[in-house]
Amino acid sequence: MVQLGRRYGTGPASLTEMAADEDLPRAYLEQLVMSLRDAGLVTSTRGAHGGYELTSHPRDIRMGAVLRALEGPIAPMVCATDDPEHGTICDRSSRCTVNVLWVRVRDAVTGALDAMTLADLVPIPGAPDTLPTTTLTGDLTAP
Amino acid sequence: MVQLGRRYGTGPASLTEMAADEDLPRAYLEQLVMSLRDAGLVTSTRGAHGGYELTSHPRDIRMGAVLRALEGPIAPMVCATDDPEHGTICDRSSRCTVNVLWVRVRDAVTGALDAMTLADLVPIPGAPDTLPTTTLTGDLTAP
DNA sequence: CTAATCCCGACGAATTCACTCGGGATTGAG
DNA sequence: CTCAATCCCGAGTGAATTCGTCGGGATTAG
Repeated sequence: MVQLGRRYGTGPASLTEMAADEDLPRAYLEQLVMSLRDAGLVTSTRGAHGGYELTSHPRDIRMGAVLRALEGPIAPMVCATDDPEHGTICDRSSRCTVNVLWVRVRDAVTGALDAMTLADLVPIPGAPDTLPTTTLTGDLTAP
Repeated sequence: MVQLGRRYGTGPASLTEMAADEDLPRAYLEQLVMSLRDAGLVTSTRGAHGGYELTSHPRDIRMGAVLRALEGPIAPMVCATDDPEHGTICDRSSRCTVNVLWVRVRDAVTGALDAMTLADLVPIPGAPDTLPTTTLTGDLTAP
């Protein structure tokens, strides 16, 4: 996706091309990109000179969407899934009081994921590569 | 741990006892509890009438510590581990710009975990089971 | 037509997870 | 002292998941 983000606007990019750039097996990339296509994040054009393109501007693609497309619903545990459809409740749910924990973890993850867009990860050619500083240093150290 | 939290102050609890309560195989619990002991979260007393106890008050045991004891350093990816010791950097680190994402996810997770203590998960016999609403909404949004 | 490209289903090795097994060491109670 | 309850511990196992591979078919530009 970062690859596609970098090439955004320059027409379709072929798998073989990206596989070379990213040093990943083409056949494997193929699998991944199919999930992305099914999720509507990329479009494909077949035939010679075909390839893949993002369907939206990198700024409008949340990383949460990308991860959900590739790995399915975000769920640290079965009992705390992202996806309301597959609201699986584990058989231990009566005795188990830990569910809150997992829900909070999940929310933290989805929060972080949905707060970043693909644009945040695409290296901008001329720009200084300063990482936007996270100010999340709440004191969590042990006493 | 919740089991042990509930029984806090009432002397050691045996594995067989807890295994029954929690409906988990004793031999498996054994393994888990050994990790917890190695991490100093519980102590054991051997021999007849022995068992395990928490080393601190449930209020003072952060869930981050428990999870780290059971599952090792918290790391959504090799390139974004919790543990400074095992600071593995993946071989793609030069080309890869996604590291920031994983670091943010990790921080979100550790934040959520370290914000909760075992006491938050131990069902208090008489109390109304209202979940304490966390005000941990630190700004994680990308700049 | 033909080469480049996407489409797709099936297979496979390595790793991890959630256990099981079989014994040994330590201790309190009788 | 003896014995039963308990912890200690290394090794093994079956299923699932991850990260791929393989082989061939469908589309399209030139």
